[in-house]
Amino acid sequence: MRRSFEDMKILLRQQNIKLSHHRLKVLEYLAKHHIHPTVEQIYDDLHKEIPTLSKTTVYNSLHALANAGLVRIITIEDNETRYDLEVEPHGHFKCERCGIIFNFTIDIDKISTNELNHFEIREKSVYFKGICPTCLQQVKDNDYWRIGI
Amino acid sequence: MRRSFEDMKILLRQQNIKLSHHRLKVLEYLAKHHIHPTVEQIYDDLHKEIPTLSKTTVYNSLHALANAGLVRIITIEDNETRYDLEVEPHGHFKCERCGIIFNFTIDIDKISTNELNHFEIREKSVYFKGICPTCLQQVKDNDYWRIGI
DNA sequence: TTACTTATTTGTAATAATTACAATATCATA
DNA sequence: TATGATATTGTAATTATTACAAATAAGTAA
Repeated sequence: MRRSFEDMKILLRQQNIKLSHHRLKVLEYLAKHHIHPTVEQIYDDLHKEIPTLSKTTVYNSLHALANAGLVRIITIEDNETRYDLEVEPHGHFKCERCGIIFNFTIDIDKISTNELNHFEIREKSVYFKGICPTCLQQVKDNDYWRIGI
Repeated sequence: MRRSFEDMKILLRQQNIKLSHHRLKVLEYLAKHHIHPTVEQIYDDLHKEIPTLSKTTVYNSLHALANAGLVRIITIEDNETRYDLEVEPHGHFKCERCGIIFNFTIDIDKISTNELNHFEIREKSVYFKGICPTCLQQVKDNDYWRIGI
């Protein structure tokens, strides 16, 4: 259920979240760039367009959007929190070499377990790490096998 | 395959990782306390016993042990990295109210997907968030339903 | 045991991400 | 357009983590 930008606006109104200019810009950025950006990336890019934008506002906006259920916070590793539009459940694969995060579809309900019967589950995340095909190929070409990174 | 402390020592020797006193203490701590501690917790507790221990050493030890494959770094949320002994694959459930992290067993191979056929997968993590039974009960008792936290 | 080599540990200082907060600006609605 | 509520800014504080050089300890071989 990929939402249109207009649908998202309606959702925000329903939840009584004000559609401020900057907030919409952050949302729009995520809708346009499916790159799981960091706050830094979002700030740097939007700052060019909106010189008065502050990093604090980016944080505030992302948190507001996350609370509204429109944005998902991805923390695969510490020191780099990333943000993604909330769409249908999917897993994230992070390449340890180039750092790119790939989506992959999973049937997340298969993972449920009866050990958690009495728990209220609100969010399920699946994170894989490894090496992506492009990097695997480069490593092969360079003929070195220390894939320490 | 829960490893005994002795097994772990052998593993370390095999990988040419020196069994220094502090390093072993950190490992022992994790083996004794299955609470997914933060660096802070490990440091605070061990510091009582070993007054000369520095926090840097805790970081160093944990990273060395993680590279050796004995310790798993858990980053469910930013701002709190936690550490766990590497045992058979399992998922982590974090209660959003009390912060406790619970283990649960999963058949992690069920999650694999043909979309990642050309990826080299090195690590699979499954993180759930929600409310644990104890907290659910307390919320009920207190008769308030704003489970914002 | 002793000396030697190498790796670990320490402590301090730097870095970087995130948050707190008060002042200011903007929005939504009547 | 006036009003009250909320968003945004900017600075400063906080916190987790890392860098690095000096001191220390471990492992090894004579």
